[in-house]
Amino acid sequence: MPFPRNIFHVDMYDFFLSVEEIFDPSLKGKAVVVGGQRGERGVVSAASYEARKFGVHSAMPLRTAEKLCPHAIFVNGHMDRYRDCSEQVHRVLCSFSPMVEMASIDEAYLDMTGTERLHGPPLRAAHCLNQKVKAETQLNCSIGIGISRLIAKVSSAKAKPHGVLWVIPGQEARFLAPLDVRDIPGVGKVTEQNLQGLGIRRVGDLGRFDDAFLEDHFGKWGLALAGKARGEDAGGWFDTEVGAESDPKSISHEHTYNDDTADVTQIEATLMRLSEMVGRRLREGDLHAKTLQLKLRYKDFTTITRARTLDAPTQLDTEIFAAIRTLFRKNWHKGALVRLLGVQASSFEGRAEQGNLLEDGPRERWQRALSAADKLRDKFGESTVSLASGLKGGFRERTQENPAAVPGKNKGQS
DNA sequence: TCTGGGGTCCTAGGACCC
DNA sequence: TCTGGGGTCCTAGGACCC
Repeated sequence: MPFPRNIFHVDMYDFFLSVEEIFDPSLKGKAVVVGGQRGERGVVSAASYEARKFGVHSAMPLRTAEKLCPHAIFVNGHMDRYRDCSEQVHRVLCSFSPMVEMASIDEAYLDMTGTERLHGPPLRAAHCLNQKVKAETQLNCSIGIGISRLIAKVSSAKAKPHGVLWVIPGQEARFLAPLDVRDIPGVGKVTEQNLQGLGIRRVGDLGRFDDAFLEDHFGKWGLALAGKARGEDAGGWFDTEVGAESDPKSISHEHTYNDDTADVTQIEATLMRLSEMVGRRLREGDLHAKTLQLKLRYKDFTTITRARTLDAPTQLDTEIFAAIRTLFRKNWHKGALVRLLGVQASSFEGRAEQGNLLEDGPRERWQRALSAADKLRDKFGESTVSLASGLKGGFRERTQENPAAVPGKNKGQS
């Protein structure tokens, strides 16, 4: 049997809320809801203990939170602050292992295999890590330790708010058996219901069925699930080496109006703005997308997506917008109130083979102009430069209705 | 309760090709 | 001529995560 891996999962406790409290200590001990202002369309990203006592929880609509806890303080999210703090945490983690992977803004995996000489046995290393994170960032984290990402992740959740839990190698199935199937990452509401239909409520119940049966009922997922019940990183992303780079698969931006609209001018201005945002990210990542997708959500929440694959991949705002606008005009139920619009780019390829790379054609000139505009925006703020058709209503929406839509990008600007 | 934004992965059907 | 079988690409939708 190969030497077992020693994986840590570090889970920042109440990350968004804690960061807000660092910036405004007067929030401590009060009912706080992070995610937006009263009456806005949106959901709660984090709620303080005092707010949770009233039933407020993350992912809940802001308007519901307001009803449950009218006296709560509502705070906008500050992604720039969270990114800075996340980077601080990352630096601490990197001082413990060369194999570190931020799985999201507030959680990370470390492969600590073979670091015993340097950091001591797992529990000691984890406590030390815990204290160092606290000392350098003022933030609490819980740490789960096990032979797989799965075990590390599940055990860190059980160690909240700032504890450490080590599942000793060999004890995986015993640790998991009494847990709710919902504790397995990837098992959501729907899968939980389906499993319950088979009488499966706890992870241990999965052991009563053989792999083939689970595969029949749940496809590829069922097979992975069978492995997970044993604590294995069965297939998919979980199976990858900690810290391995993976290329992005898609880039998207979307916008929900505070007030539904059927105004074509406003809608197309928003699509222009979203196309620009996507184009800019493509250029930053040096990516060229072949497939462009429009997302359209109506007042009644019915949602459609319509995609189009181009002959040649692109990173140009104008080409993105042209494709998106065509999709919109073809598919929009004319006059129907629109709630949300989205633009997504995917199927990334190396730059389009143009055969005439040296030639300075209109595409190349566009590309240079856009890169110059990107740099101006970096320097002077988001609203400095825009293609003309983006001006008519896309920015009005952002600046008047939703001033926090682009956090921290306009500071120091007249 | 009235439901954000940015992602990943999977499924399933149809087109098209050999 | 009631018609197989596989592979790949594309599209649409949905579950799930933070």
